[in-house]
Amino acid sequence: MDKKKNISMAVIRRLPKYHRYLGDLMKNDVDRISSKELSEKIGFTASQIRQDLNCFGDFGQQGYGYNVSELYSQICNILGLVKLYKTVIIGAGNIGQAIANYTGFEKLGFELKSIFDVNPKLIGLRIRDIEIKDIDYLPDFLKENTIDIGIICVPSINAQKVCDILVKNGVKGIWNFAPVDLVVPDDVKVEGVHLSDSLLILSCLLNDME
Amino acid sequence: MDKKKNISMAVIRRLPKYHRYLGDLMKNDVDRISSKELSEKIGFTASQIRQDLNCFGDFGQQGYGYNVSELYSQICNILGLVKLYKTVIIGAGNIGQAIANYTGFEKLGFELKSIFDVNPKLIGLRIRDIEIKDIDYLPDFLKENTIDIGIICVPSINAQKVCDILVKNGVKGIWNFAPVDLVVPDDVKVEGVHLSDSLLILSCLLNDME
DNA sequence: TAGATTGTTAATCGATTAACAATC
DNA sequence: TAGATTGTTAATCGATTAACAATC
Repeated sequence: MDKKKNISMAVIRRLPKYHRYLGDLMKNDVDRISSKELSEKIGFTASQIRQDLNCFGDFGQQGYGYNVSELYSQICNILGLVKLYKTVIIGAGNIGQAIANYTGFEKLGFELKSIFDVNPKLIGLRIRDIEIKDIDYLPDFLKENTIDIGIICVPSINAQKVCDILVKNGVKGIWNFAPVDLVVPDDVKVEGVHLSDSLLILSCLLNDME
Repeated sequence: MDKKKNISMAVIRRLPKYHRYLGDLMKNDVDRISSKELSEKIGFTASQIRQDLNCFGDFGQQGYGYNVSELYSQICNILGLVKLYKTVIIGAGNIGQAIANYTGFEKLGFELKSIFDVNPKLIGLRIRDIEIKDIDYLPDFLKENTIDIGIICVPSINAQKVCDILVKNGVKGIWNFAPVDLVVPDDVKVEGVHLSDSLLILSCLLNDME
């Protein structure tokens, strides 16, 4: 279970999908599944599934397959879903508000501690009981509270600046919605969601006729 | 310029980044750039950049490099940014509203024509002058209006159903924000944005200490 | 022309798939 | 035991990098 040798990014990017499908199986009270059956549902080859799961240690059993709930909890482990994460949102515009309002992340263990913005019209407002604070207070807030993940929802032009403040105050995870590539030290992890990039990929696919 | 032989998905996923960086260069009135210089900015190897750009035909020049504005407009071409796309949003919840309110997509040529929801409290409201309509009216609307892209922002459970209505009425592009894998015919393209998957990847990276 | 830089081929690297012995 | 299915090695495939001749 602590094999964890060299998990490639290709494998990591598939893990949430395993998590999702195994969660569904749990809901349907399925208690065992073979790589072949899972393959038919999830769309990866059976070979790839066995290969992927073996990165983490052997929790399959020859002749039997995988125990769903055991596998599920192992995937949760690998994804780090066993602990709670404290998050802050910076930027209470469209995207910031949407994320703040969405309760699904809490269920996964991501707890929103505060929201920051520069706009005086937004400061003081509340989203789901969380007050939007002045961004000037961000450094102090980070010093007083241990925050695991900063969610950057400010315009591109300010994103690196905000990121620097987060990093300087010990935040190790950045979830970046600004369409820029942030520069961070090695021990800080950035995962970017670039909505317009995604939309451009779609328009490219629509034109890529062959 | 019409080489377009076998553009792999790996290349397509890099194109929006080229688009972004070349746009910046345009703004700064840079008119030529070598693969080596671009490499330093964008973070791909010079070799990869030349390899990528060659998929589409040769618009570089030995001993000189690439003409920025020519390259930029070629990338726009490949991304399909030369035409306008008509879009509809289905689901006027957190994410649906955020996307509807965001004006950046219009600038790229994606015009929001309508928004649909089931919730009677939302129907009739306006976002940026666009009225939220009853989802029951969606099929008729799609018959009366040619829509290129459907943006699915409904809960997972309803996503495939909504997708089917879109596909049945000729929509060829689906931008899917629901955390499910949609089933569509081959001629329909789906690009998914799975926010919770992205967040899980971040939490995995934060735990993947080595 | 000489220097620079591409286009393109060849070499390497990594990820996926196939195969099968191990074993439940 | 016989059948099933994994874990794991080997083969294949694709993507990235290196190298260099072509040429501006």
